[in-house]
Amino acid sequence: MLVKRTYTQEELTALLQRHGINPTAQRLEIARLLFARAEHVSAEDVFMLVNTAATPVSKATVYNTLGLFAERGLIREVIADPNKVFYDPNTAPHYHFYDVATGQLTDIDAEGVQITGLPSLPEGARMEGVDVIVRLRQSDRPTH
Amino acid sequence: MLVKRTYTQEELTALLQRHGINPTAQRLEIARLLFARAEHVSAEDVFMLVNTAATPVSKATVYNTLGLFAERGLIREVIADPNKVFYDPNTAPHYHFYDVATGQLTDIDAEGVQITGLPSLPEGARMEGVDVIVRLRQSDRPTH
DNA sequence: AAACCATCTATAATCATTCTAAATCGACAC
DNA sequence: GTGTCGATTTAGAATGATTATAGATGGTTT
Repeated sequence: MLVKRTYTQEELTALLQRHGINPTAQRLEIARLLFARAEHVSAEDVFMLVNTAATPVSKATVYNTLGLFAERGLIREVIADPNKVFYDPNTAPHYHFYDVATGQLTDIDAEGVQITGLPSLPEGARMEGVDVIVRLRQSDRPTH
Repeated sequence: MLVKRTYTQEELTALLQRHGINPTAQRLEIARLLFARAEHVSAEDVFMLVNTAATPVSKATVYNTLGLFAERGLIREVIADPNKVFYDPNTAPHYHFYDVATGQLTDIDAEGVQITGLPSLPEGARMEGVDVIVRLRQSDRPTH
């Protein structure tokens, strides 16, 4: 599934540059964290993770950086939880299970999944992506 | 597509009761608004709409009522905009276009759309629904 | 009319996110 | 090396959607 990898500083630098991002210390640090754990993380998660490490990074920078990474296609925003945005270092096409009760997000490999019959886009629109979220609930813990 | 209808008070009452909801004045008023306009509305939208009408309804009641309606399947929550939740009075299976720039939500009729090859659900999980959101951007208004 | 229970209300609190204005940094000119 | 410039980062305030709280209201039953 997701490949957990450690990148060298040089690889990370190249990765950012390839996406048109100036590789500052903070951005490298955040990128390192994101790709090392290869999970769905919130901005708050990143903020806490980055501040257990050597270099402290401010909350504003965490938000700016995640926004920048997402805008440049280095990571992907996942809007599934009404409370917060998740960021996904996996940019390969894939979908998500979302546990409504716990907020847990899990990948669904896009391989094998087919979506057909979508109508043509409105005039002048470009598709940014298709999000598929399968909402789940553990049936042994009933709603009410 | 969406059927815009005016329900009689009796029909609305029956509708709520059929979903196990005690039909109070405020709930009927909110239901009336929702089904009269048959659009995607936020809680804030509902709050403003309901307070142009005769009966004022508090914000807390708007949130409680929308939550209750969604829980009982009278309307559907749409998580597409990171800033707010939309509520959709159309509970027939369908999907959404989401304009990333404007926040505009548009229906995609499920008829004709096929999603195949989804993996089996995790152990003990029950599917609550599948959300498909096609993110769009107007190509004549570039990103940056 | 007292008790009861659900609902509704105003308002405060929460919490993710964005904004602001000042500090810092790195590169480059002098 | 010092000054300047633009980009970045920072702390902290502000915003805004949503939720929590605790009291008021209303209908129903006895």
